[in-house]
Amino acid sequence: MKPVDILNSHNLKRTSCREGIIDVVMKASQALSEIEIRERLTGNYDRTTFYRSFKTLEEYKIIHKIVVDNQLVKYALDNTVTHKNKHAHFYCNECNTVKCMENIPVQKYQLPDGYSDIETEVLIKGTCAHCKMED
Amino acid sequence: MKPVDILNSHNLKRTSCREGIIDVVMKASQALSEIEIRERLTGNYDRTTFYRSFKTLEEYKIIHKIVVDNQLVKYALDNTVTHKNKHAHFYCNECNTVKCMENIPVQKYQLPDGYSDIETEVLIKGTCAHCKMED
DNA sequence: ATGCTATTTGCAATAATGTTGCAATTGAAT
DNA sequence: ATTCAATTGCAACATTATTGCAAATAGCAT
Ligand SMILES: [Mn+2]
Ligand SMILES: [Mn+2]
Ligand SMILES: [Zn+2]
Ligand SMILES: [Zn+2]
Repeated sequence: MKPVDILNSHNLKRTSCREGIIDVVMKASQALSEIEIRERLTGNYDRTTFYRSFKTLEEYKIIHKIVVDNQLVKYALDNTVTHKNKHAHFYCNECNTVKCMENIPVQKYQLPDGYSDIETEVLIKGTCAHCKMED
Repeated sequence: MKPVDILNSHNLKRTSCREGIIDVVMKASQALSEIEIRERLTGNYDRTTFYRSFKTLEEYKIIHKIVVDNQLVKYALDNTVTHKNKHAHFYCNECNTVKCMENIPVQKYQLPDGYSDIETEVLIKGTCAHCKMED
């Protein structure tokens, strides 16, 4: 499924910014920050437009946001064949990358009476396979 | 254990800012933001001092930081009788509070070969018992 | 193809969170 | 009381993000 088709299927207008973001995020093997996405993008956009695009794409569950450490935010594709389930995310302290762990589903946590949960975020921090080899 | 004793036990200098932060966080039943801590504090401190104090207290595991949604950060006491274990955190979408779920330990997630984990953060988002009653 | 209109964009301003360098101040050890 | 390393306050700067408003544009109808 192409970026344009994804936008159409949600009745979202096809704009080059949205299309570009989806395209970049689709091709990426890891979650990307705003700057990393901008680097891979042809065309320059105002940051406001960028943020509004992210917000829209998030609302329609086309991408999802991973907040690592409130100065580090990354975005990844969602709602596709490979990104269906709610999964844990891995952050590598050495190479500062974030990876969607599709094969690590978020576990169920039992809340006290009266509490209801809507979603659970799991962020595992450590050293990735690539960085570990380099030691 | 009093704030001063906590500082002494880590060989940290006793400053009114550090002492005040620990005192406020100790008395709180929920995690507090920078602004909430400042409100409950006697004495005014520069933001830089505040942040440096947070950083130090975090490094010595006297408090811990909960990043909800990268524009919302809260701090809670750590390393005491009631805050020994690694626990999940609950964020209420309605009253915007964060609570340490001492009784909900973080579960173990199995990583692929080559990956090693250092810590895992679990943030459960939903509606707290208090807000649910009010509906 | 052309025009219409609601949506989207760019720009300016504003906000929250956080860091760095440096001089002045201070905690606490002697 | 003296000393000095640690801490503070101030200024400047960085990153992530939001809002209002006028200009531009996508998608639809004609
Ligand atoms: Mn993911
Ligand atoms: Mn906690
Ligand atoms: Zn790595
Ligand atoms: Zn609540």
